[in-house]
Amino acid sequence: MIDIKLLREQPEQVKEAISRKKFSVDIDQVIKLDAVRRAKITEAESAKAAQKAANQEMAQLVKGSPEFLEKVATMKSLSSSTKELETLAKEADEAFQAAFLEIPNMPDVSVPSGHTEADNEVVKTWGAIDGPFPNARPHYDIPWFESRIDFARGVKATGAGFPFYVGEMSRMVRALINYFLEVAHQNGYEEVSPPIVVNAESATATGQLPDKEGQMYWDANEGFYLIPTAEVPVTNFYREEILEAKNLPIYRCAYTPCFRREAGSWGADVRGLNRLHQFDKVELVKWTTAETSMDELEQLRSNVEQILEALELPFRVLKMCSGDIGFPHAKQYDLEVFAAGQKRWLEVSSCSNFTDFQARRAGIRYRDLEGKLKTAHTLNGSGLAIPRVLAAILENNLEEDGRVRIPEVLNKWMPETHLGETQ
RNA sequence: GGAGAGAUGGCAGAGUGGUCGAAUGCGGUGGUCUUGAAAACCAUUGAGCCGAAAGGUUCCGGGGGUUCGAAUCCCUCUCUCUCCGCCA
Repeated sequence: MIDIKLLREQPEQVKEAISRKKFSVDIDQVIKLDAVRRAKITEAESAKAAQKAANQEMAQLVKGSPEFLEKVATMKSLSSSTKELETLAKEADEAFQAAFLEIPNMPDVSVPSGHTEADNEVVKTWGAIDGPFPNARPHYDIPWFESRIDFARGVKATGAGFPFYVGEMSRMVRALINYFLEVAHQNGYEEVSPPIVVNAESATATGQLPDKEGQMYWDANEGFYLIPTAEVPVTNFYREEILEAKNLPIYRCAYTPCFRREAGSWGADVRGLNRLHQFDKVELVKWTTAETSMDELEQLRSNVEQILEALELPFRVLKMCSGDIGFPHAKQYDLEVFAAGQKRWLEVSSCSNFTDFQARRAGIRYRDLEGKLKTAHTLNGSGLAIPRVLAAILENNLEEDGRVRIPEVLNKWMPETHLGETQ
């Protein structure tokens, strides 16, 4: 949620900011609902105050006395009209809350305006993308690929987009997870193992609901959602809590499988590891004060870049334009690795500052050094998503003999030098 | 899954229809005392919403009901604990 005070005091500024995003909402309607709500609440509360005052008088009277019985009669009508006003106030409040929840976060002033991914700004490129991959080919065309990542049998067990990782490839996935967690640990992120199903309150707090309802798997029996990212349970760790400023920023990391229905996005570019319904990811999450969140975003980004450099994968960083950043985002960087076989950039991380948007929905606040309550800021970034990183390694590190060189930083978990088999 | 008990402020724990946002203790904060600290003593100490403010109002696990009036009575859901069953 955005700050309702800002919406009341500077509606034009809010409208202008939000119009830069791709979401269409009727902000004037929300402002109107807010005014109605406030009027109804004031009405109901003054009626309630009158009722309470009368009730106090009544408590002084002798029970069953003529005065008492008379008072009961007048209290009855007072009570029923109060109840009516309270119902109206509650309805007005709910109407407002529902509409208010549909307003996306405002993009930060540093976010470039734009409508599509073509308007995203490349702010950094690392590594050479031309030339150094003489043997590269799309990972799904590597002869032994299907024997290590078995999509056909995944279809039997579950369906499309749920492959089995077999043998050395399963160990490779585990190595990547371990390496990512280790780097996160070294950078000061405390590891957590969160639940991988969440309730609707959690999904609402981080902004998946009501925006992305159809993208999550849902258990009708319990009303739980399979997490699309560890961001959801991890951010909700502190839901409805008050933190101390002296303990901020808090850094956490988590490895989890992630589940995405990807409804409507099944098309040409989803072969192999490019897009799966279930994938592994290490997520980095931060809770900060309002003052530091933008600096923390830059640090978060560099924490992720460090991993790609160590893996020797060429990458670029996109500063996402206003039309391409998500519903709860204020600012977002996407990191893409170059997959030399497909000659494509694959998104492997998204680093975002949600400012106070998620925290306000989640009720995550902090007491500043003067003791005042403030809404926290939340951030997160993938560090990293496994399958696409793996795809880039398979493609870029493919050698003349048909095997794939394993990055040295993984040696602790994968002591062998190569994956696959010679041709 | 079955039986029973329970859910009150940061924590512990009173309160069984009106004067209860709620006793008391602990903890926190400020002060007195002290060279300093401890102890002792005094004061203070929840959050949401409406309001420019004064003030008002809501919240005793969630929702609903009874009543002029609910922390307190009824229904229901959720969660916790104990025992039994089952099971990684």
